[in-house]
Amino acid sequence: MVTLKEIARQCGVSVASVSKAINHMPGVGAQTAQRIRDTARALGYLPNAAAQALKTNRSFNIGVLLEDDDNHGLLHQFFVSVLDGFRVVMEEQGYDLMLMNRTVGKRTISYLEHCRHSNLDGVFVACIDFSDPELLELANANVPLVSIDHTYEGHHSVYSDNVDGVYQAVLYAHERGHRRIAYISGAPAGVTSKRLEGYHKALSELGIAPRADYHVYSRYRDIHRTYAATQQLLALKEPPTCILMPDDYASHGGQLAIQNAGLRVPQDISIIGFDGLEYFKFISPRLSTVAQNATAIGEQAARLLLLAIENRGKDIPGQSVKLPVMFIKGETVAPPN
Amino acid sequence: MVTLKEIARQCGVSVASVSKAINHMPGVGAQTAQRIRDTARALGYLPNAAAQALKTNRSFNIGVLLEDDDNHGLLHQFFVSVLDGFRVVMEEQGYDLMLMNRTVGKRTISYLEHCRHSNLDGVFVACIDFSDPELLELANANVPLVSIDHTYEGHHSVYSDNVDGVYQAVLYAHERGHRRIAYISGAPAGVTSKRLEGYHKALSELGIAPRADYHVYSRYRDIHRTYAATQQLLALKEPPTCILMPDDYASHGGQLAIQNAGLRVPQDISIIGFDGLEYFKFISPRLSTVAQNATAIGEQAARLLLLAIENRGKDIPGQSVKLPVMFIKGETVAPPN
DNA sequence: TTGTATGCGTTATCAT
DNA sequence: ATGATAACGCATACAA
Repeated sequence: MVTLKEIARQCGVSVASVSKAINHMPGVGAQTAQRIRDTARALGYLPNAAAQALKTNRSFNIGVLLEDDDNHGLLHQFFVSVLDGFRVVMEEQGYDLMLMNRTVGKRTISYLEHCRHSNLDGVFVACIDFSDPELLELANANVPLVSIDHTYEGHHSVYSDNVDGVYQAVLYAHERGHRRIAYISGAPAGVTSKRLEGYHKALSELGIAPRADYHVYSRYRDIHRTYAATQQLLALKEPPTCILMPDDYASHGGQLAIQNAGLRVPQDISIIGFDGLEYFKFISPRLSTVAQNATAIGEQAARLLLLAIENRGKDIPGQSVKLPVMFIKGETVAPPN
Repeated sequence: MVTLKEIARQCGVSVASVSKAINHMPGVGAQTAQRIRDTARALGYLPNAAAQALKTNRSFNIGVLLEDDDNHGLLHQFFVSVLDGFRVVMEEQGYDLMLMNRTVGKRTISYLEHCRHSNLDGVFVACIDFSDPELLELANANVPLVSIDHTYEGHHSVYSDNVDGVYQAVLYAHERGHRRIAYISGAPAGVTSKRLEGYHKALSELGIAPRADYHVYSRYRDIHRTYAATQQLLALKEPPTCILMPDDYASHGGQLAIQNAGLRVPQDISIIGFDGLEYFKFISPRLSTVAQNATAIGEQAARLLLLAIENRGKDIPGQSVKLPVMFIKGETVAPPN
């Protein structure tokens, strides 16, 4: 391994000068600096990240928290898309992303402990259960952090305009003739209440009285529960003609329930998703849905986190960035029969 | 930050003793060791990963290479599923996963350079283009490495039984009455030729003469090219009655081409995918496909990589593990009309 | 059993 | 402008 010492030896200068030259710091002559940099390049010198981290307390590593109930957040396509956008921007700035686990050596540690252990410069949080005490511990510590779909006091966050998304969806259903519009929401959470807000706002503007039996809970990305919730709605004496699903993926459960009830989408029952997952563009009928701009969310999150890192310790107020969504008409909303 | 020194001070012993005690090394009395460990726990001591890495040349970090043409490998559901399995096993052993980028500081570096820079203990490679010179450079260096779907000389690898997968698929199509079975393959690669081998093996056993015009190339996960390839097959004077697609995702392109030709799946044309992506279980008609056990592949890869890491430098021969696939009947193969 | 000392590769302070 | 040196936190060879 080529080290500063090696370069110093070859150039006949001190390690200190080499360090200065390579980092473009003052205190070394222009021509010596150039000579040093040239031989460094010639030798294929690369700084040792561990040594740098040890010395500077900066690792240029970002922790990624993709948590869900099953601890398999990587399988959430929406979050992974967000992560991909996040990653591109972070990489441009020379940061590496580290999937945070909770085992160090043979021991289980908390997220915060992992942060300290690995000298993480910041953390990206996208998950389901934001009330996890470990996340709160992390948020209360002084670690630069950015979260998606949830705001932690004093930290940056970014999320879609959930209110507007569901609002638009309901307006569209109404426009197509629906009056009995039901909402299957995800588990209680910040986004959930925002989406419900959009639902009620639209109903209210349209002069439709909200019905308690038209709002049932499922969970995000939960096909089974959404199946059950849909069944429940279909069993009503006066079933809805259009159902808003927790999200695209969960809508599979709704579709199955509708099919198994001997009904068709959208001729008998219309459905609308949320997320705008890529693959739904290719399956028939194309899902009507509220598309989130996952990539933009990730990119924005990256910029905010970089900001937080640069201003570390300065106690900058956390800012929330809200990104627009786009309603996609698709083919799963038809006039009620 | 709690350091060894701090614990040493509180316990009135030397740093060396603390280190030994915490690492359960001999050379420290049982009771003192216990006392040291107790106060370490009480103080919430955590080793500094950077210092450990610097000292031991072990980072307990694994580099993850998920490359595709667009450099957005995270969006490949199959590979992400493999990665998820990989991650679970690696985490159990206390390893962290790092998404390898190619920018350090303001400079672009090679994968190998990144490995050295970050002191990675090993690398996980799952991607499309295994002939990337940077990957070859990495494989030729002495970095523990495990790859999916491709074998690098001297390294471990794991892959599905691709021959058998396509073989089974063709047998099934034949069983359902198909004689004109076409194959749209992915870009030339190890897996591709294995799958083609299965295709030809089955045809040969069934006494069906392979036709050159029934084999066309597309690329994996490429909907557009697969659309075009399907069109090409449908335009033949004697079009196939069953088409094997490069993979599940690409099959969307095939389906669209078939639809746009005014034909139906599977009544007019049968199709078979490859991979067994989760979401295809929920869309209708359910895709007939060859399911790979992504999780098992990832887990197996992890075990092999751990082996390679433990035997680092010992020049152990690379082993290839082949995992069985499972043909899923689905609903997209019907008797030809 | 315990402690001292050294070095991993870097950065940064302070002489020269 | 340059270099000697300390320190980051830890592991380990060696001395006591």
